[in-house]
Formats: sequence, structure tokens, C-alpha cells
Amino acid sequence: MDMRFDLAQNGAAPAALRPRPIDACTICLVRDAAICADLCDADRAALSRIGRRVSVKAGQTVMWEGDDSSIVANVIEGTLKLSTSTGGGREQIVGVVYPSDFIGRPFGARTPHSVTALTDARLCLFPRGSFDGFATGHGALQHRLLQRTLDELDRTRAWMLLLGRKSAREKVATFLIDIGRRLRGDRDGVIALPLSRQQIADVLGLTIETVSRQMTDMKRQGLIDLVGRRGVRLVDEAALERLAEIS
Amino acid sequence: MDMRFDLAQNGAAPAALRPRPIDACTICLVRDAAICADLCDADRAALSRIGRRVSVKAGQTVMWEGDDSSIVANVIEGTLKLSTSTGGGREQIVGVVYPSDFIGRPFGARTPHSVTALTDARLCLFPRGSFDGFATGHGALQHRLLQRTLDELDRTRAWMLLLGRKSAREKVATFLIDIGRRLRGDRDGVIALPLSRQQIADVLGLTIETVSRQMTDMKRQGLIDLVGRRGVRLVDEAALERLAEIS
DNA sequence: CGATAAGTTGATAACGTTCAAGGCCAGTGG
DNA sequence: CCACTGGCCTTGAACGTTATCAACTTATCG
Repeated sequence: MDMRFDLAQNGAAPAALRPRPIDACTICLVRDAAICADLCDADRAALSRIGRRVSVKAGQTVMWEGDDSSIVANVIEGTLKLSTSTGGGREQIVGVVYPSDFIGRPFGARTPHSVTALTDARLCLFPRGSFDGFATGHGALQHRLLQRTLDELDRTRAWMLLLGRKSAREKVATFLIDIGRRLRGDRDGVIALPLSRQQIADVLGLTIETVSRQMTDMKRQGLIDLVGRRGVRLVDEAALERLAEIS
Repeated sequence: MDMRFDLAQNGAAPAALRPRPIDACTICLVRDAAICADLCDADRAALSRIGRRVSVKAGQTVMWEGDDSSIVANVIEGTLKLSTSTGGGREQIVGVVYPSDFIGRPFGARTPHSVTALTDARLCLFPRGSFDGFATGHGALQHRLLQRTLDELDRTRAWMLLLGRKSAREKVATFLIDIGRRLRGDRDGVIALPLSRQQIADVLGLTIETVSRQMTDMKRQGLIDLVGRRGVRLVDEAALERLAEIS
């Protein structure tokens, strides 16, 4: 799918050309959870006309750290990572986003971190300028965006405690508890991790070897089960929580 | 100064009792930089009537992690730290705020981190409920709050890279560069640190000994000068920037 | 000027990284 | 259906950075 942004698509077409527009929002999977949830139908339709639906493949980078902030988007489907890196190439994942989350930097000139799809994903993409303009005129949208940003800031600050003060074991335990809360497992309780070992390391500020060692250790102790490369079952969640030192 | 919050103070007094109210905002040091900057005089006066000016002493904690979110505030004067800690008492400073910054958790039930004055400080304090109500009706205020929160989130995520991926030396160098940008030094170029060594350690996710060693090492190399306990001069800022690995 | 908290310095040990090799799984082609 | 391939993950050994523990020094304030 073409990722380039075509401004021409966003001008309002002459009314005659869209007598009964099929509104993408009516069938949207996240319409009640995303930031557009509180808009009335008319406003939602207007916002929808500003943006377009886009698919991205796993591994594809949607925005680059330091680039001009030219697009923002709602995540409709899939998981993506937000990351920054040092000049030397060391990477830190600063966030993982799920369906209904919002990505990009509205009201700002620069994208402060890269956004990369971890799985195949679908986005509802807006040119930043148009989005900013729309949001400025719609308090409900801005309020939802504010709520979401405040929540994200809280979660990010909690993660700083992990990065600065927790041991490798505590970090991995916290990660497993956290992922367990977001992604319910299948009927066997097996959670499909959206992250590779390297990516888990990049979330926790560790090396891949340390993550691997901690996880096999926890398996040996009967705290978790590892099934295949991407599966985990939290066997003793209470013990993990104790390990995680969650305040 | 009494920190307890007295709701009675916030009810509007009978009009007869305030014929020409002396508006605290007209002499406010941060009125053009805080979130209330874009309000018209009438709205600003209305907001002012909701809140009150409060002084706090260095060391005093204004809000506690996990408490009900009952107040929010603008910082008028002074420096404060935001911090979280593990059950075991390990602390991580998740933010440092300066005059015109906003503190507290609007639109949320819990305070996610403690707020403690590092220096004597003055705040413009609002009961959270009243503030939320006012903000909901005033798009300009909410927009400013959103801008500020987005900026803070960007800064916080940049700090995650430091916590997760930088060495002790890089951390200290980054800290010095960062503080140098916020606090201009005196005519000798000496910056008065608002943080003790322990607090610097708590910002960087290090121990006090490591911070001390890195700083005396940098002094030995002629990168910085240490004057007294709270003074630093950045002698070779370019070298520090190179050390900091700022992307 | 003396008391005391804050900071520095040193020795030692632990934790996590680094480097290196080997194993395992998923996808591909025979 | 099996062998082959390549990437991902695991395991091991050695090293290095930072934490820990303890003693000492210095700045600051009454």
C-alpha cells in the first residue's frame, strides 16, 4: 500500500460526487474507544473526510524520529512500537501502542520518536495540519486527546521507575505482568507476545541475553511456561507480582 | 503556611464584599507563560477566584503518590521534583518542574507521583474538581494544557533513553547539559544546582557514589568546575555534549 | 568555631554485558 | 515428508561497570 500522502484526496469533493458517502467510521472497530468517540455523527464524518485508512506491514516504519511531524493517526488494528536511539545505534522502545491508541505528534513540528509496526496493522491517517485545525475547533476531540496524553504520561513515568531502579529480574517480571494485563491469553492461558526477545530487551533497557536468562530461570522456578518463541503462560501470577515490586 | 485546603474560601463571596478585587494575576510572575496565558482578563479573573496563592518550604511534599487527586497548581516560583518509589523505598525522580509549569493530575482520580519542593516555592493552587470544571468550559486553557502535556511526554520519553541505554558517564554529561540549558549561570558561568547529589542520582537512576565519582572525574579532565556543593561551571560544553550522546 | 549533614574516596563484590558457540524452530525447496 | 537454511533464541565463560559497604573529608549553618 502506498504510504505517500496525497493532499488532493483530502479536499472536499463536489457534493454531487458523494451523494451517499459510505462512512468508514460506521464500521470502524475502534470508534467507541478512539479519540473520535465523543464526536457527533456529522463531526465524525467531517474528520473522516480529512483522513484515510492505510495498511502497513509488520516491520514497516510509519514515522521517523526527528522528521517533520506531517501525519498523525488512530491505530485501528495491530501493534506498533515507539522508539528512540542514541547516535551509536542503541535503541530504547519508549512505548507500545494497541488498537484505539493515537500516534504522532499533533501541535508540534517534529516527530520525537520513530513508529514501527510490530504486526501487520491498519491506521486511520490524518495530515497533521488538517488534524490540528479540526481539533482546535472541536473541544470534545481535544479533551479526549488530553485525557489520553495524560494517561500515557502517567504510564511512561511509571516505566521510568522500572528503567532507573529495578533489577533485571524485576524488570522482566513487571513486563510479563504488564503484558498479561493488556493481552488476555487463549484458553490455555498462553499469551502471544507481540515482541521478540530483542524488542523486550529494548523495552526494559537490557540485553537480549539477560532477558533470555531471566525467562528460562523463571520457567525453571515454575513461575511461567514458555511455549514456542512467542508464547508465555503466567503460571504463578502472584509470585510474579511480588517479584515485580509494583507499588 | 497552612496546606490544608479550605473549600469555603472558594465559594464566590457576596458581590458587596469585593467591589474592586485586587487581581493576583495582574502582578503574577508567570502569567504570560503558564497555562492561563491565553485567557481573557475576565476568564483569568474567574479562574483566579477558584484558586489561591500558597507558599511551601523546601523539602515539603505537596502531593503524595497514590493519594486522591484533589488539587492541581501552577508553579509561580521555585523548583519541585516529581517522584515515584518502589515498595522497597528505592526512589526515581520522574520530573523536575520550574516556574510556569503545571503540577497535579487533572481529569483523573489518583495522583500518580509525589510532588516535593526542592527550594522554597510559591504555587497557584486549585481544587481539582473546580479546575476540571473550569477547563472543560474553556478551550484555550485546555489547549494550553494539552500542549504542555505533549511537550512533557516528549521530554519524558527522551529521558527513558537515558535511563535504559546510557552509561553513568553519559547520564551525568546529559544531566549537566540539560541543567545548563534550563538554568543560566551567573556572570562566572557558575550554575546553582537545585538538586543534591542524592537527588541527581535519583534523576539518573544511579547511586550517589557513582554520581560523585563521575563529577570529580570530569573535573579532573577539565570538563567542568565544581564550586562548593551546589555550584558547577561547564568548562568544555562541546566535549560534554559529545559525551552525552545526544542524538 | 564547632557540629553535622553532605559529599568524596577506596576496596570489594555483584550484576549485567560482551563475546562466542551451539541449538531450535519456521519456512522453503527438493 | 524430509532435509536444508537462516534467523532467533539459549547457554556458557570472562569481563567490566556500577553498586555496596565503610571510612574519611569538607562545606555549611547555628
